[in-house]
Amino acid sequence: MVSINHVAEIAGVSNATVSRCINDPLKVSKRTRAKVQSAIADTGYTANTLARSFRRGKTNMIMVVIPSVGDPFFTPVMEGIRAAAKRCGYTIMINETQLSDLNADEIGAMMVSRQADGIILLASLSPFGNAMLSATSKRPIPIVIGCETVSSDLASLPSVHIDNLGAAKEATEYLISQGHHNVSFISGPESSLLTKDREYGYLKGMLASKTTSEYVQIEDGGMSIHGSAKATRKLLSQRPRPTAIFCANDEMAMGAIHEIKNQGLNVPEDISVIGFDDIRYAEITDPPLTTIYQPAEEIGERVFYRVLRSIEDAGADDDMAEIVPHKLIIRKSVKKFDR
Amino acid sequence: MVSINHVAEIAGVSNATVSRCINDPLKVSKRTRAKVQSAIADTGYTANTLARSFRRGKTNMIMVVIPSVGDPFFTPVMEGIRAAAKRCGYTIMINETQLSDLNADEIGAMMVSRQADGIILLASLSPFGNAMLSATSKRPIPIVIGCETVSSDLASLPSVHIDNLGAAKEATEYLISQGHHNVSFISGPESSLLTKDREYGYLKGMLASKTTSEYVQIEDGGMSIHGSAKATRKLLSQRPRPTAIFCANDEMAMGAIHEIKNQGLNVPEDISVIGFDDIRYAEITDPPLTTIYQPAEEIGERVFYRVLRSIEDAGADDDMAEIVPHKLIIRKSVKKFDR
DNA sequence: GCATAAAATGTAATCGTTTACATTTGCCTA
DNA sequence: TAGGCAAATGTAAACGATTACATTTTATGC
Repeated sequence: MVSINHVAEIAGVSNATVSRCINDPLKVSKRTRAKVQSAIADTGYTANTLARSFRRGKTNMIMVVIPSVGDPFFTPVMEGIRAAAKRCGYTIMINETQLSDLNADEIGAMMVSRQADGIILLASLSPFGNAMLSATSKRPIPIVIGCETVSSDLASLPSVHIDNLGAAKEATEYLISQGHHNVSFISGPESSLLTKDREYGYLKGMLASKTTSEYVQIEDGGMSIHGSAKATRKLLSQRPRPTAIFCANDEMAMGAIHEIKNQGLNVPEDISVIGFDDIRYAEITDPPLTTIYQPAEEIGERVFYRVLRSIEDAGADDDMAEIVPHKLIIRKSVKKFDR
Repeated sequence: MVSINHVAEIAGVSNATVSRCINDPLKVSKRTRAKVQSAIADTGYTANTLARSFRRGKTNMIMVVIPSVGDPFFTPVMEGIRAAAKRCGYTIMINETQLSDLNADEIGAMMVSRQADGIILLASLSPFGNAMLSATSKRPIPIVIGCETVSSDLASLPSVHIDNLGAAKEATEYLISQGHHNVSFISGPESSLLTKDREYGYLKGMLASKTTSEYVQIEDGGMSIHGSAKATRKLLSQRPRPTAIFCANDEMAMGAIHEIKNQGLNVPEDISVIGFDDIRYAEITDPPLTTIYQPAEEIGERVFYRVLRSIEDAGADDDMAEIVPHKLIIRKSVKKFDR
């Protein structure tokens, strides 16, 4: 493999000059610059990124940890991150880590291994992991949480997300405002704080009045289509049957709608369904899904700039949660319920 | 940041011993091993991955280039790659590169930058790019194509994929066997060879008989829901109207179904729809989608092992296409057409 | 044409590992 | 106890870039 020294030899200059020619061309005379450039062209030299990053102590890479790249909600988030990163000369590197594997130690090791200049965590951390990582002494490179909520009482990390609790409460209240009392909730796995927050939002909405509070019912849908279908089956077998189902994300709402139809019932005539996230499929489900919109691309962009700021100015490393606005999108999967 | 030298000093040994202790513990006596290990624990030392990779000339990383991580088809492919990589001690790193940006130079630069030991390309290359990269001299690290077809006449790269042409022909023949003559095709972007192959398959199926060949019609759906909806709108306005639509992937089939219903028509009663890929949503569309199944996870696994083999034994760098079997999955979106 | 400052280039140390080779230590046998 | 061999450890040179500092060249003003 051709190294900078080889190029230097060909061009008849020192390796320092070649280096300068690449990184700060104005520092070298036009004549030598030409010589070096032709030597580079002749040899087909490309800098060894590893050596460079090692020496500079900077990789210009941001690692994004994501529980499942296949989740369509993350598509626009990643798009936002990527666009911003490109503008700023950073490469992003995705590390798909299933929630079950995810522990603070692993993240800590990644942080410390210096393969990236910063970390974006689009996944939740256990309160323990959270406490562990928020000890700034253990944070050799900045880390920012995106989309997920961070437990705020013990310790916290910088984050960008919507008000999951408030949004879920809003969705619940919308269903109630449409005359529904018997509203069930299909939740995600315990491990995700975001899901917990949505669950609390549902509870808060339901427990506000006596008429609704007696109908509170939560089933675990595991954030998957099949899990949600199963949960729906269970809910539909109850008597009295819920008149509306609130799913912690859109993909589960798709599973719920599928199962409801499977049982010969109709959405929204027999059962109303509401989702969360407003993924790209939400408008083409049948019926189109009423859901909570998150400004996913904007979250991605903001979370990137947040990390960037901490990288460029270590002192700027705050621990604030940045809350972006959500919006209830009313489509056709919810119908007024009038007994 | 604590380095190996620091640990060595604390433990009262040389850095070489510490290094051995980490990489080949059997080479060091029990007594010193204990000393070193406690020094590591005390200092909280973690090896600088950058320095190590640089020195070793090996990163134990595989880069996966993917046009769009959000495409649900890639979810199981990535899963296959990741599982295999984990087993073999490799980390995978995803580089989402939009097709439009993708050119051989960029890939070449990535290859040469030594940030990864190998590349998996889940994207198509222009014939030019293909020719460029298949010059083995320009291939400092192995590269294997997954899912996408490679143009075979000019030059080729190692690859793992299904017989896209054959599968598409099969799907077309299935529609014809169900009595459909007027079958339209919604294609993806020109740039994807895989899409072209599926288009050829459709053509081959349609041109086999005179009754069908006069109905050949292809609309570009751009591999997106909206693009496909638009293409469908156009197709539905034709007279005579197609009785079946074959979409180059499932997501476009979802868009087509949505649009057909939007126009007050029914699937499959009025129009039959067939997709391609068998993504996880295919079984919950309404009606469930008849489509071509690809062994996505297996492709991922195979493509990884293919790269691995080339990494471990540079001589093993063959250029063969490995074809894996596909399967027509009959669900409910196609109905017998009897005039 | 000379002194001086500025610009261009070179020299060599450095980043943190690994590893070939040299040296020391420990152990066994005669 | 000496000799010999294996095991354990140390020494120092890499890897390929960057960069502080030293040196040379060029430009400028008089």
